[in-house]
Amino acid sequence: MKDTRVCSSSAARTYTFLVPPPSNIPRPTIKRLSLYLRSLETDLAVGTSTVSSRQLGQLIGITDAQVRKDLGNIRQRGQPGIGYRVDALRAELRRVLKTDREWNAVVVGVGNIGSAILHYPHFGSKGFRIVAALDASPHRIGQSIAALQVQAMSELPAIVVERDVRIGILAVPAEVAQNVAEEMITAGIQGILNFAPIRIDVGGEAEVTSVDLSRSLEQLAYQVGIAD
Amino acid sequence: MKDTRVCSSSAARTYTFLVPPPSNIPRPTIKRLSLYLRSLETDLAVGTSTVSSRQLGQLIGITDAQVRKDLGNIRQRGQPGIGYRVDALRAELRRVLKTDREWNAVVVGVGNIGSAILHYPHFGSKGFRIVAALDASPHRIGQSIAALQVQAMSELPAIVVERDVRIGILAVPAEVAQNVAEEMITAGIQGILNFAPIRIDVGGEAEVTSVDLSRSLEQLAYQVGIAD
DNA sequence: CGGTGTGAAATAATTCACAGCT
DNA sequence: AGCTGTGAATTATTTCACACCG
Repeated sequence: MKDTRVCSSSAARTYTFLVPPPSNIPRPTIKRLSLYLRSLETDLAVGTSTVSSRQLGQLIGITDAQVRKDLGNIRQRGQPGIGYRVDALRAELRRVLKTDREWNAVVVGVGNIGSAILHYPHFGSKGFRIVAALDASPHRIGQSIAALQVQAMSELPAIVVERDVRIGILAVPAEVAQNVAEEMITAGIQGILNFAPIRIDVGGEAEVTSVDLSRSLEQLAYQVGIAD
Repeated sequence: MKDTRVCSSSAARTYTFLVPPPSNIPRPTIKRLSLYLRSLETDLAVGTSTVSSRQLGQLIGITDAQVRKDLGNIRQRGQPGIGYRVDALRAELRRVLKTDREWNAVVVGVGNIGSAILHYPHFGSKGFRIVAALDASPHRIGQSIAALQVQAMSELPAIVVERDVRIGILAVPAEVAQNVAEEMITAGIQGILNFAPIRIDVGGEAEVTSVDLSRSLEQLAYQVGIAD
């Protein structure tokens, strides 16, 4: 799966390492980082200037040791007896998660889910901005949804370039999701948030994360079911 | 975390074990089970009567060894040289995931996300049926959405009992999500699918799984970001 | 062959526990 | 006292590798 690259210096030594140079941070940690950040943004909005690993752990439901390991992973050092500086922590979390910049996104497919997302108020504040909505159905093109006018798929490449769009939100029916995803990648999109209940295969040309409602419901049914 | 129970027989022997009697199946396996099931339902809809661990692995993007371990965990045995029987596997997956029965659900909160879910076509076929939609805003009560008439929150306890509702889909603003979740639990709901971007604390009285759009986007931004 | 089942090894993640700082 | 940082121990999960089966 992982590619290996050999890098030899001019001296008689050879270093071998994996590429990309180890991101180091464990996946589960990354997932929790979002949770820490949100807690710092909401629960501790103002007032406190410092938090302990114990407090932070309680807010997201894990142990203090875990919190310290996680924050150590992004080299945040706390002060013994005091805790972590809230503002520094917040800034560093945003930096690591790359939400310290603006991400322009497009929504492709303006059916139920697509339009719900266009109306979803939480994105703007978090560094994400939806700059266009597109659809393949002629009868939807031209419609106005949440201050955006629905555009034809053929516009995608131009929009991506002009607005520096990196992220595409894929909200089309499962049957066409793979094809549309490929169109998006061709247009230059680098990350896809997929809402279609199907696996999207992009052959490493883009990042894909999926939000899968049926699957979430199934997991829930399983949990409820085993509780008798 | 886990409670231990002691069970002594009438003879001079004592057996000690953990409760619940070990569910055994690792969490990651459970998550993949949904994926196997979907592949069996779509990609292999008809035609093939048997499937190998390798094929299944390719469909969901993991190794064949992993597939065999997973299926072994739910004691499905394959036939050497042949593979697994598709129909038996499908049935067993549904049994384990508890989607071999009908689950009645309610949607609480019919804003953007709530109504998108009410229109989402994929639930019905998977063993989930939305039997009611409720909201707290008087101006939404009585409205018709996707063949359902929006009801007042005060109706919840009666609906839960009458329609044997186990699952609630929570699609209200974050500010009120915790309170509404508690109302749902009081009404008898056992599992909550939470769409509010906030942690719901139910003190073990119900299962909660969350679908968190901002968090998914953040994870995606992180992935895209580290790819330079 | 083309497959499975499965111990054993490797890797990953979590929890423990405690020295040391303020 | 109240916390952090962190090795060590523990637990969980994945991968390997190979005997064995039809």
